[in-house]
Amino acid sequence: MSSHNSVQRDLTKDMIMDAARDLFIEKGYEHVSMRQIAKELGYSHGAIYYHFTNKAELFFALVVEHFGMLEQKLLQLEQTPLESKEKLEAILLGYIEFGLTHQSHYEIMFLIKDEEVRDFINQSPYKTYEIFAQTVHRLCGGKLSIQEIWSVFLSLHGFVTHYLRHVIKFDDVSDLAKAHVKFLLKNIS
Amino acid sequence: MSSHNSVQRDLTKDMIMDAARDLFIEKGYEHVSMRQIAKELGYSHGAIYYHFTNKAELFFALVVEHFGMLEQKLLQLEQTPLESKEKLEAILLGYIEFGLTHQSHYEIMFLIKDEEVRDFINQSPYKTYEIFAQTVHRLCGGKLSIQEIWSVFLSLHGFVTHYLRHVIKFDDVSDLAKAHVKFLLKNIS
DNA sequence: CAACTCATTTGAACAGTGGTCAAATAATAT
DNA sequence: ATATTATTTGACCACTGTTCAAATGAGTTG
Repeated sequence: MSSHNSVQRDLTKDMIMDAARDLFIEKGYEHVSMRQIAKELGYSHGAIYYHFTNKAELFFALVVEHFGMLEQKLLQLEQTPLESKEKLEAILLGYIEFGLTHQSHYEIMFLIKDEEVRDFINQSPYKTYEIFAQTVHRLCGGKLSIQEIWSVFLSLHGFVTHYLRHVIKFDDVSDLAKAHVKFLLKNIS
Repeated sequence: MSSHNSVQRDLTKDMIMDAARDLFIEKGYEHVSMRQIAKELGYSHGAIYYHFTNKAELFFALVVEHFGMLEQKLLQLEQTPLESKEKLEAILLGYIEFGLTHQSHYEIMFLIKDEEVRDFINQSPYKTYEIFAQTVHRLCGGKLSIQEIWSVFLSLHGFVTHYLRHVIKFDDVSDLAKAHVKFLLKNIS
């Protein structure tokens, strides 16, 4: 090759993921083609297949990345210096914010039905839910049963899922989100 | 044409919808092609485009159909001879049951992100939600605000959406669904 | 320097997609 | 019998994910 800068001419997984991430976030899984990603990088589409066996596998690499981000966000929220009750609220709100800030990823993490992709993902959401549940359980000091935490989770999930469809930003619904969280926590505190 | 039975040789919207419905339910929107539908009917794919301008429009016709089913179910539940509180529970549970009994339809009604399709759909879910909200509002006698009803709806939606992914039948999670509904109604009554 | 190795990249090829449209067909009206 | 009209066909377009023989080029060895 001669048309590329000599500094770093070899394609890497990271380079591909960087290009793909933006496109997937902007357009969603189905509407990004391997050729588009390759073009963005200045390589031919075939080159990507040397580094990732699949479009699905490439996508999955990004999903794993974002599950990590979500887990980090949850743990970080727990460390915040707040009253237990406010902290709990912050965590629930934080979950919604994450979902609506990383819409495509959330969609992929929790909503993708596509068989190819789902094969890769399967277990990841559970791990993240575990962290969510444990954190919540810790913060409400036994005021919520496992059952109830699960209901809270599903209810947050419903909020995110719904507004995901409408390509709305978190800021546009932050008040609604706060009200939703307050509704869910009405029983406790 | 000569290869078709003489009884009814002309392609109709209904015939196309009948063929498409099964395929969409079985495989999902993205994995059904116009050529597959046409093949099922014994026509060329071009013929479908005479009756529907789009794959999306064809799909939308089915969506409208299914929203009608859901509305009917909600109204029917309200007519059931039960105490107001039990009736409310029955409606919330009924919503979940509908979602998990007509999984593909629910997915189409509320989860499809595809832009073309969404353009058609946009307003339909709102109409159905209106019916849902009004019914709930009527039954709880002002004990729930509009805001809270919306939260309840989103929370039910979250339940359905989650278990949809796992291709689970309503019976398998009816206990969980009941607990979820009870959790949501804990604030009132 | 030349020869060989081998990771990497290319781009043609394949089977499929949604959509378009001139042309063929068949039924109906005049 | 002719003209009109509704319907259907299938070639065509630009696109998709994926495969793979061939080209490339950098690094190692003799």
